[in-house]
Amino acid sequence: MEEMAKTYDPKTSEPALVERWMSAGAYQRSKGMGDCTVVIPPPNVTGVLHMGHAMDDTIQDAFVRFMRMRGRSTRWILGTDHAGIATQTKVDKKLKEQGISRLELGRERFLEACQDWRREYGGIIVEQIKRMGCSIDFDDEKFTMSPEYAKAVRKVFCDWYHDGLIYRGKRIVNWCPSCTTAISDDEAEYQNEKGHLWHLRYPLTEPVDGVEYIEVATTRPETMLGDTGIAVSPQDPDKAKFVGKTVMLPIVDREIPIFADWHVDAGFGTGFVKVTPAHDPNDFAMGQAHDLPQINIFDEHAVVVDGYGAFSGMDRDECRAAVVAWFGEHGLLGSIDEHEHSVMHCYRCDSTLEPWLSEQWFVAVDRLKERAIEVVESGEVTFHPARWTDTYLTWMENLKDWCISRQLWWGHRIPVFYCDECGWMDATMEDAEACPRCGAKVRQDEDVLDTWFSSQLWTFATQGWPDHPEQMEGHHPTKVLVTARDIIALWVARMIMSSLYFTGQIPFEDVYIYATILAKDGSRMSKSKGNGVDPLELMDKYGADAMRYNLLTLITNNQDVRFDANIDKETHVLIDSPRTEQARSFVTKIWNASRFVQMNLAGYTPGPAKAETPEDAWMLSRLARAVREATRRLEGYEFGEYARDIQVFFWNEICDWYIELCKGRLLDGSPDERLQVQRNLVFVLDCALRLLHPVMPFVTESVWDNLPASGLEAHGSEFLMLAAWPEPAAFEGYVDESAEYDFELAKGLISTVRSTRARYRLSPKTALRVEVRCASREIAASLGAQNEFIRKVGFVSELVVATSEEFAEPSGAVQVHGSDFDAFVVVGDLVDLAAEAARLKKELEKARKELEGVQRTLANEGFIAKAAPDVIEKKRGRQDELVQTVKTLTAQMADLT
RNA sequence: GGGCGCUUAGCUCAGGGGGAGAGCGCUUCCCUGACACGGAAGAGGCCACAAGUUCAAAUCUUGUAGCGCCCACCA
Repeated sequence: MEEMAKTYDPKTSEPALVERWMSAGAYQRSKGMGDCTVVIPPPNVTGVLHMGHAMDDTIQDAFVRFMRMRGRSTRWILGTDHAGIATQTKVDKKLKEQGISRLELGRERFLEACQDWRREYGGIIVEQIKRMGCSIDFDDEKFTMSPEYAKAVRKVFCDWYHDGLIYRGKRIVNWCPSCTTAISDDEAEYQNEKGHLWHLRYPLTEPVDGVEYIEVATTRPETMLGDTGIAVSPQDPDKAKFVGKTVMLPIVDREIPIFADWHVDAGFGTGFVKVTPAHDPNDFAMGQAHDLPQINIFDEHAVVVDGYGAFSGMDRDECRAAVVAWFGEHGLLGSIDEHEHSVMHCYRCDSTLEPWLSEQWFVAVDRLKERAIEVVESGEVTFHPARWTDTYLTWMENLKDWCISRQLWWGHRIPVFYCDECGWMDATMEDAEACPRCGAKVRQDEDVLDTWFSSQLWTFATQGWPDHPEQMEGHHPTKVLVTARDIIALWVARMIMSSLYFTGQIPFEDVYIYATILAKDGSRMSKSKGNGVDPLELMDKYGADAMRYNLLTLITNNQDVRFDANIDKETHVLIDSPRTEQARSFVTKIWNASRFVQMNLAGYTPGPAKAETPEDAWMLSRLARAVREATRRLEGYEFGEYARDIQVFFWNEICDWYIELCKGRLLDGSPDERLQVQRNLVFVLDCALRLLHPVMPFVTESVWDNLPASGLEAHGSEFLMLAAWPEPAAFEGYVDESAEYDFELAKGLISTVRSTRARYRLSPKTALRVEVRCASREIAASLGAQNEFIRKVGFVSELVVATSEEFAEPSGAVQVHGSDFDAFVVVGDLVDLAAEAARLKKELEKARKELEGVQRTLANEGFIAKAAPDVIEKKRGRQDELVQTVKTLTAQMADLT
């Protein structure tokens, strides 16, 4: 076998491996026992990979690779989302740069431009996902605007429409006068702004107790043109006398009523609220409750419509100034107060949104949400971590009807046709040309559907629904949805509702919510702040494996995590990321440890691993535990614990101890010894690589490629990614508690010797004689049996082990007290007595302090009476140890002085 | 306004009712035939604050402060 390269270069080997895996078809669906279908949350076609995707896709890939290796029937479905507003904005912008306006171009040609745009840029994120090593089926990419998908969307609309779940109604929507589209509540962004509270006086039609006018307080004086009522709090005694009276609305001279409504807070402003049903959501609600007219004063660009004299034709800002001026001129303007309030902005163009009354399509959610709540309450759909269950349920209980129409061109056009002649209208699967009732030409609704309307079908519309339900057989419900918490409401909940309605099944069994990745300073990563970390830069610098590993270790129970990376403030280029660097070191460590094993395989033939020595038994036992833990962690979606634990196992146990301990037999052992060590090493390494593969697919695959078969069965596959996962049950036989205990004793002794040597600044190679007084015959026997490698690894020239009865203290020795044994390290006259005295003093103080605490506890009657027996026993044991420690240290100090 | 999360070593964070942990950084020693992206040894913390429950609290309860997020929304 060829020798492994001295260094591992992820930048070249990672992309090459992707090619190999893909051309071998390893990413396609695998066949096995039990299904594991996962759908990727479709990234926007306009998108580029950000840290959120990187986290999301790493988690999914780790899980999918794990399931594939376990022999499940695995399928990970790829696709992108057409992302209505985002894409349209980008194409708009591009056209604008060419001096073309969307309106000039016309709907059809604009849609072509969108498709062109998608063909040109839409594949970027897919390539980036590929770069990460995601084992998703790239040969079968879905798209939320493909013809098949469009059919599914249309069927959902038509079915819900005919079932009375979709209706058209006048509602207040958040209207963006610049994009001329409705923005859903979820897409609108609130910003706190400093504004004013204007006090306007409205004359009463008839004076009330001599009062001539009432005063309202408003942040939006311009909307007074559309006022159709005045509201007061029902709990405001001072205002009761006004209820039922009317005022004469200035400028427009309209008589409008005063009424009481619970929306009003008596303590705010003047206690009188002007009600403008067409331009405020609360006012709309009040207007409905009190049967007020809805008067729309703005057109789609937020310009005052005809009929308001000089005010007509003004935009909302001009109108505000003019209205305030008018009230001032007519002596109807009260005070003007500073007032900070939150204002909704368009998440695309940042314009102030206008609450605007318009015809919109809605999904009635009452009937849909019942089952969607039930399946989560019953645990059919389970959230991980569990606390997101409450978030979901709270949101569902407060769910309001969903406005699904958007005044865009890029999207699924609403399949409703109208006949203007006879008033016929219907939602149809096929485009209608002529009215079925009167034969006149019909027109289609101009609006398109909210992007979430199509993405809610993602789990089943990607799998052949509605035409090929047989394709879903065995693959739906999907196994797990991995997503961010901010779209639990927008997406997760809607998927559950639509899937239950159309397939009768839940869309997925588990929902895994990962933490939001924040910048180093704890703020949100954002384009405008330029503090975002680019996953591609990370992969370029450290490799995909390192990034993936780092991401998984970041996972904790927290709801957000900080990503420790430094970014150049000017150029926004990544400077470094210490934790990713550390992860890269781990990748290198895996490579080097494997390289060592591979270099020492002369004469190797495959065969079973066997515990010939204490360290072998320890290693195999630790391996069995690692297999058990890794499996349990991944099954339970505990990715962070999985990743952190596996490093300790590989680095601290396999590398720092086992490989070191094998060197003796490997380099100087007999042929039989050497062969067995080789077999053990290859076996341990093979298993470790399998356990590591889900998080670090590249380096593990590359190493595995260079290793011969171990004694493990099913090694015969071409790729590690298709090899069998080590099943815990098959490893239980290796668990050996006493081997682990013995080995910990030896490790403790070796560390003691090393530490002693370091303390006296002796070279690590200085061989020292060590005598050990053991606390029991068993300990003595155990250490005696491990004599050889303790001497070798600990650079111990001679090791004497005895029980306390047999033991005689050597002279010229430094005594180190431990709970299982006292070690006497013979250092002769090399010792700096003053330094040793100082050290002993420090240790003595520490021991005395702890002893006091332990004695206090044991003297406590309550403790003896109520504490668990084993805890008391442990505490007593600790007391005995400390008493002994203090005694020993005191004696040692006496010896020194 | 409602809800949630966080506050542990200089930094980034695990842990979680009975002896304070990791990595990075720092100190000392070592380029030992896998690895200096390495090895060995070490310094460093009244576990945010206050009260409570308990024999025992960094850990549970409540409250306070600060930080962050989600939801609702002030005319």
